[in-house]
Amino acid sequence: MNYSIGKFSQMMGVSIYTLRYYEKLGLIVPVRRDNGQRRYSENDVTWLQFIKRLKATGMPIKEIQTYAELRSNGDSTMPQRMEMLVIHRTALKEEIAKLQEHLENLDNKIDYYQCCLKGFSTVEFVERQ
Amino acid sequence: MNYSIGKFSQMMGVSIYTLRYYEKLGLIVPVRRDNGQRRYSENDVTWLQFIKRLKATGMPIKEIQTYAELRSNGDSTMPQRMEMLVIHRTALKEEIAKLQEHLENLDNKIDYYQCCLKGFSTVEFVERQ
DNA sequence: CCTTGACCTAGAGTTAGCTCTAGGTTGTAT
DNA sequence: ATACAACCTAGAGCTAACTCTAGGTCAAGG
Repeated sequence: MNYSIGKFSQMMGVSIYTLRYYEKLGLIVPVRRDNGQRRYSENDVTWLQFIKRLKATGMPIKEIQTYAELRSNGDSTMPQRMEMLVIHRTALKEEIAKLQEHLENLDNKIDYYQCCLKGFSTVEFVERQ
Repeated sequence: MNYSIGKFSQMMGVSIYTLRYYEKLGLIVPVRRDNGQRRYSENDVTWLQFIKRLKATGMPIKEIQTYAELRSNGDSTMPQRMEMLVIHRTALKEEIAKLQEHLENLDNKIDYYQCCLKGFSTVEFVERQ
């Protein structure tokens, strides 16, 4: 099975513009074309899902570009790719830890001020709930 | 105690450019000036720390701007500000959950491929460790 | 045959969030 | 008094990551 850019865009939740932009950057290049029109495969589905994951976890496009280049050079680049992923995982763990800390702090602030609010303007506050 | 923009920038780890930019946006406006030069207070220290926290947790500047405007209108805006923080907290929790899921997926991928690597190119992989 | 809709390319435009430059003023140490 | 660092403003410039426009091709339906 293969998909036109319109179908693929819809399935993946990525705009046609973005797909062509990613192709220009070498992130995702469909292997086939019919009369000049892109044909995306199942393989492209899983690959774009992975790209989206990398993006969602804050990897900059330049780095994804590097990864994609390694990938297109075949299985012999697996070690380097794994190295990149391991490094990225570490960064991600740190980011999560940092966010968790910020969340606690935010919780405390909210608790603190909701106490105060109860003191001097309960009505106002209750109205907004 | 109060600080010149240079001192404040250094203490807070925020560039002078950024401080002036934030001021233009109304995020942090030092109350005093001496001969036209900004003087930041202890109050500004805690406020900027909080701004940094909001930023680090992904709040866009426009929203921080709204918050700052409410803040500058005094205590009567506390309920609205708390509402903003509560909403932001929810978004942050979701973001953390999403990242955690991505992390698990990444872990699995790494595990999976490191198994393969052990099979067909241990040497290559060991070399890069 | 002709229109319509999905596709194509190259390149311009947009948004967020800074970052820097130019040209000028002020405070401090010799 | 004079150098020199730190400050000031207005506005231009930059990077990332898209997003859109203009002008064109091509296949299918009426």
